[in-house]
Amino acid sequence: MPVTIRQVSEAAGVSVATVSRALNDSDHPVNAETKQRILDIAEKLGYHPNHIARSLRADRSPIIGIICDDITSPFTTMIVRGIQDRLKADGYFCVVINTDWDPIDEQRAIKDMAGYLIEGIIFAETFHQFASDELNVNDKKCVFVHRLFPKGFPHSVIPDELYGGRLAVNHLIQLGHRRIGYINGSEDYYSSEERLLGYKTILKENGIAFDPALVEYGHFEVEQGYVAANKLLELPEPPTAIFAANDLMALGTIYAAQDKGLHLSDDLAIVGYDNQRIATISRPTLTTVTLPCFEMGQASAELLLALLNNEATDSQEIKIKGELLIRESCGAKTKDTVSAPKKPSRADRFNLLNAQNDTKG
Amino acid sequence: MPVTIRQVSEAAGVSVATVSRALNDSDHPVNAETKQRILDIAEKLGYHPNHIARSLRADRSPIIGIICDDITSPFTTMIVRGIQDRLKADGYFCVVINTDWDPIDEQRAIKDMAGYLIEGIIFAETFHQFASDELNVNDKKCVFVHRLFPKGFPHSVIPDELYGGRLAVNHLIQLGHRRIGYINGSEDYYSSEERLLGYKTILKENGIAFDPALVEYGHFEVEQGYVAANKLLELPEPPTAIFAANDLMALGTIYAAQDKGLHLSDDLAIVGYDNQRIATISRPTLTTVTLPCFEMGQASAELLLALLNNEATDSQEIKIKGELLIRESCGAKTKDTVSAPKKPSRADRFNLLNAQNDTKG
DNA sequence: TTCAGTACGGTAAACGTTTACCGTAAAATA
DNA sequence: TATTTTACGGTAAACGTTTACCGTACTGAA
Repeated sequence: MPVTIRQVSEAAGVSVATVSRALNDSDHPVNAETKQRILDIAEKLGYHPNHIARSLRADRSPIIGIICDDITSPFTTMIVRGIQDRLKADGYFCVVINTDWDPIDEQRAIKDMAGYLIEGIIFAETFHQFASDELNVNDKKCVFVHRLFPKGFPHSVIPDELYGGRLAVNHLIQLGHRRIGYINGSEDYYSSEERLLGYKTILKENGIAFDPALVEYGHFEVEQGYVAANKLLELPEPPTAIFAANDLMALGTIYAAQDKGLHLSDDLAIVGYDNQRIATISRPTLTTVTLPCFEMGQASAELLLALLNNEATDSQEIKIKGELLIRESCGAKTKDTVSAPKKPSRADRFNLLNAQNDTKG
Repeated sequence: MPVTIRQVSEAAGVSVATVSRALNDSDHPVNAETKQRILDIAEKLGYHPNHIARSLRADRSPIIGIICDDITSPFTTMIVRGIQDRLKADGYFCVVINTDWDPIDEQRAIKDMAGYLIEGIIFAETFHQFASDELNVNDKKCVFVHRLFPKGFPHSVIPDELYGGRLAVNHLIQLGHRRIGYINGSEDYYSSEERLLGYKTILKENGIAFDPALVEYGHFEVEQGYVAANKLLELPEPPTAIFAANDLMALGTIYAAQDKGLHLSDDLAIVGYDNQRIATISRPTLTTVTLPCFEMGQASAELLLALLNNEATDSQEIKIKGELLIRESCGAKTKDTVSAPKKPSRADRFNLLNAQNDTKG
């Protein structure tokens, strides 16, 4: 049987109200000695608060709901970690629900959360894209990570895709490349549009004409990167560098280059996107632009907390910038090599956050 | 303002008790017509139950707590998905807490969960290993996935490591190999002990003498696999096949073989473990033993539900068997190739569960 | 006709908190 | 001294449910 406030009050010889005040640093004054005595007794008895009762009385619970489409995605989990990291200090709890892309599950999750008096929900999505359908969130306060609503739905946190595209291509230009291929993501993705725009603008700023023949599309898979890279490399005037919209297609590009007998990165420089695990273990290791999921998670939590405190009411669209991590595939100088043993680290084994030994550009 | 049971009762002209009975299919009889009318009104008014109030009254909440050390690990998330998959049917909610390996956070999570009247907790851990310290779970019902307690702590669900080791090595033996190297995980891991035992027993059963020189150790990183593979390949009598305790070290083995100019898989056959994403995109793709995390998650949820219903009281240690997925690296016939485009699938992009086009052995 | 059983509905308590309201005594102010 | 303020504590209501208990009316059996 868990210890209740009543048992503490009996042990201390005071009323439950006094105990409650003592435990919650209430504005209502409590004698200092009495308060200390109550705290000691509560400690000794092993009291901890019943959040359920507390929430019922307060008509709100200190829980933040997180709804994600695919919890097995490394992007999503990193967002979740960022959220929890930010929320930890404020004593919030997180409920994570995985919908597996099912809109019915999503609606059910929203309804269930309402039943738990959850006031705020963060939607953590795997891909950055437009939302086609209206979402019924029952006036709940929401922040969307990676989802953009056509009608300007209030609050979203997204990566700065345009900046990322510029970052990648600018690096290749700085390395002397003038003919740079781009393997974009699928055309119906917001990220694809934006990164392509970044690609175009940075070319223009450097006086390089845009050549549509240098742009191919793929659906983020290794195989499609392989096919696209082959097309680019078989052009009459092939590129000397290829920027791929994610690390998997960049890996496909590596394979295509290998099959053509090209030397990486003398004959072909490659830059990927996302900084997934593969980027640190491929041969060559991949220079890549990070998808700042952890920071996006933090920002979304920050924003939601502001919403809950009624501090931010205007519609917000926060863009988080990634950074360029320089590794072997672009030919720039780097400290990273794949054959040297690293110091083993238990916790870092799958940690995408602190990619060590990377040169930042 | 959310609709309460009282408003439904007023709209229907009955007492709240009757509404409650109608909504919950109570044993206490309710007139069929009345019941239907109540349900219709509840539907029309948009009523959904306040789980907080319900839990307070029932002194238990339909929430399962999941505590994991590292939510960014693909293993952990797959376990979580398995849990949620099993629990969905029973109307349970999941709270997922990430501790980042911090015992203090873990204790706090347990305490918080008690405050939410959570009756059962599943611990989903990334690695399979012994737990050194006692855990204070306050008599809560717990199931441990991937954690084994020295004193025979009640309930755990773990992969059948011995079986997995046998599976991998047996496959290599069937392919005609007699001299098989093994790059084991770190010595202090339960999984390492068990898989080594599997390696030894299957060798013995096939009349192959165990040679300690053929066993190296690494801490699950690519680089350590590379170093270990080099040692094995530089033996006076090098192995013709290598079994690595995870896919990352198997990748290191691939790199080592490449650096020595060996042809894969004619000169050297390789089998990995875990069936991580890398196993499907490496060159060659990796034959590997799956870590059945999804199934482990399901099993742990099943077990916990039984505990909550007081159906299973005896200490249980459930072992889940993985399976062998045959790809290119072992030289066996396979349908899988890395250059052929697959049909794009949005949801499957990061789905480790249904590795398609694999031959099962 | 009487009595037991059943179907159905209502009343009110209870779950563990927080907090508005009230009371008392001491301290501060006039 | 008289009055106001402050410090501190207690009482009880309220949050939305569920359910034990009670009451009434009807049905069926004796």
